[in-house]
Amino acid sequence: MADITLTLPDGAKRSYPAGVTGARVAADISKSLSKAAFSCSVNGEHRDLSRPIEADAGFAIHTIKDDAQALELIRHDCAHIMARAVQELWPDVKVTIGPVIENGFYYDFDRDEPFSPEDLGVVEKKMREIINKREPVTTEVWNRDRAVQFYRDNDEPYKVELIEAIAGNEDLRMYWHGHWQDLCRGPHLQHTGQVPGDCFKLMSVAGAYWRGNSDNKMLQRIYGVAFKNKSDLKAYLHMLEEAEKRDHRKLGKSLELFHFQEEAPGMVFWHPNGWSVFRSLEDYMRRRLTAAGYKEIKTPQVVDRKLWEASGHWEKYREHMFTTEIDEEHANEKRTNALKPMNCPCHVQIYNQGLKSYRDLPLRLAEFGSCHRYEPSGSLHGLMRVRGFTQDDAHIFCTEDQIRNETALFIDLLSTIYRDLGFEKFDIKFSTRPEVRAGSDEVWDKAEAALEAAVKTVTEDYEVDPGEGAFYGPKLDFKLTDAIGREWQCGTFQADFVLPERLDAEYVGEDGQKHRPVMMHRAILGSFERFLGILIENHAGRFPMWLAPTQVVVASIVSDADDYVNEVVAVLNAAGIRAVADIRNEKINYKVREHSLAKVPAILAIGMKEVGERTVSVRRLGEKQTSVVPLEEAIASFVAEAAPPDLR
RNA sequence: GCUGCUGUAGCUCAGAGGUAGAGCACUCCCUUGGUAAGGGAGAGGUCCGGAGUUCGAAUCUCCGCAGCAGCACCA
Repeated sequence: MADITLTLPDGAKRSYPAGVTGARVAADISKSLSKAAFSCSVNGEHRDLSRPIEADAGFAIHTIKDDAQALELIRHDCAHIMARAVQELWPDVKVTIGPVIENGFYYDFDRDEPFSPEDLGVVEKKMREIINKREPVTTEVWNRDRAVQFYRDNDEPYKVELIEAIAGNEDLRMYWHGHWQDLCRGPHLQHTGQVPGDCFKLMSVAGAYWRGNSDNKMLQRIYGVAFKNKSDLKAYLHMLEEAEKRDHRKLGKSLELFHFQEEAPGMVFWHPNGWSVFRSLEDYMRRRLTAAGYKEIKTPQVVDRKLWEASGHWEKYREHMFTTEIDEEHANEKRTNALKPMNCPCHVQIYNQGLKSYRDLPLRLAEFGSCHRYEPSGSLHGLMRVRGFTQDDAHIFCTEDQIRNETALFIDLLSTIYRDLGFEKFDIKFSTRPEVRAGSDEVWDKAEAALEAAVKTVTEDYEVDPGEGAFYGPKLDFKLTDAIGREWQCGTFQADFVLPERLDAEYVGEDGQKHRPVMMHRAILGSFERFLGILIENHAGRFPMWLAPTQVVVASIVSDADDYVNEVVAVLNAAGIRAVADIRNEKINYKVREHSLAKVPAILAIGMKEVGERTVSVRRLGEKQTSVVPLEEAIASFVAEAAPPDLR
């Protein structure tokens, strides 16, 4: 048999007969490596150690030290071990699929009775037993017919369906964890004992559709997390707790920002505190948009279905629209109206008033548009997904030649705003023409090139999503990263060749002829509601001074200081600071605690000493020490700090 | 929308086939206290809604509604 040469990561070359396994090579290198080895890479392909290597190749052994591979293996084997545990506990359960996901894994089962939270503990225990058995993981390559027959014989209909759905006629890889069998791409560990028994945890049970399709049967999914060591697992569980503490629904209640109630699911009741934040953000956005050449408008909430028919929304999104019908008693003609789910058709109506010239373009029409969409009940989630929301919407009517410049201006504006709002990092996704689309290829060519060129003036670091554009035009999506590393898609910039056509928008060009403008749909925050949810979680409720509902509390230590407290508050208010007095009959400790929990950025404590010196004792949120400063000085510094980022 | 779970005082939650509990918050009284809870007293509930079973339902059953987790959806 011919020899092959394996090149190790350090450049060393080793010669073996063709068909040598990774395990054999590891054993050849050292006994300890053989034991520690998880898997190997052959020319960069991640593989089982048991798989024969047939030709010269770059070769590397992976152990628990190689993060990417080790985590993938641990999580994948965990999924299989969980499935085995479940089938050992409940033999009638049918297995389906169980992939690795971020931080862990899941496995979907078909079982009539759902798993209970208590079952998870039982399954975990069983999994540890399996791990402790240190049973070998073995694999064989079977042809499709044999595999299908095997699963028919073993009454595993989902596996049969999976195989039948795999295109082509390639052979399949069959795995055994001990006696338990599964169809899998692999790779896997050498034996079950290589999964660290104390580094995984089953987290939750939930329904999930077979093959992700809501027409299919609902299966029972068990989610788990798994790590290389105990401290990573602990850190992860700790992070979950942190995220829970930041939950905007919880903070919304405790900081008295907003509430929801049964009579209006998915619609926000903004309380004074929350509305103050909302307005600070809105005022800021209004100034930024005005400075960027946008004209603000306001359009109707309730609009006759005729307009939605013309725009095409009635046909496509009818079931997601709130509609109203006027009582016949009160109207000559019964009309069906819809609450607007978006602003664009109305914006075109404003554009269409009066003849437009190429000299009017680009025309940037902005609206803090209040929209309503009948979202599926199960998708509602605090402020993040609501049925009534306010978009920071705008439409730029321009010529095809202006797309590039408008894109660049938009990205610039968006970057400035994200930075102002405390988000340094964001990703850009560029989605190009889908299979089914409107508009000529020439126009698409032009628009895609313009969008991409504009992105490139800002960064080379963007992702292209081929075929993911809207049917009416290519688009850019902007995803920001929050303080605990989560990503949120907020901004969007979409070219639209269709709506101007459908709603008959036009302008007179230099040539004196009528032309169609292109319409750019764009948003930076997305919706104020959702963005405020993100801001709340990003800051864990501790808003920067300019957004904080109450910026300063002035608290008396003794009641003889009350007059001075009121005076300080009046002066702060006059200087534009949202300050309130706390002259209740309570101890200063109590007041400090309460306002700290309310996350007020600054507390000024006033005792007789401050009254005498005309000073204030400043305590910043989260800090223990205080500093006594003259009143005038304190006011000047608060005024500076409370200024919105664009006014500094 | 689908699957599962949950719904008790303003909030967080305990309880349970015999008619309702705690802590915090609230009101009043005492207390004027120097940077994260001073003391005392009091008030507060259609136990999500409806129907059923039962001598009796907040508790058990069914049907709704809403919330939570996940899936699906997101112009």
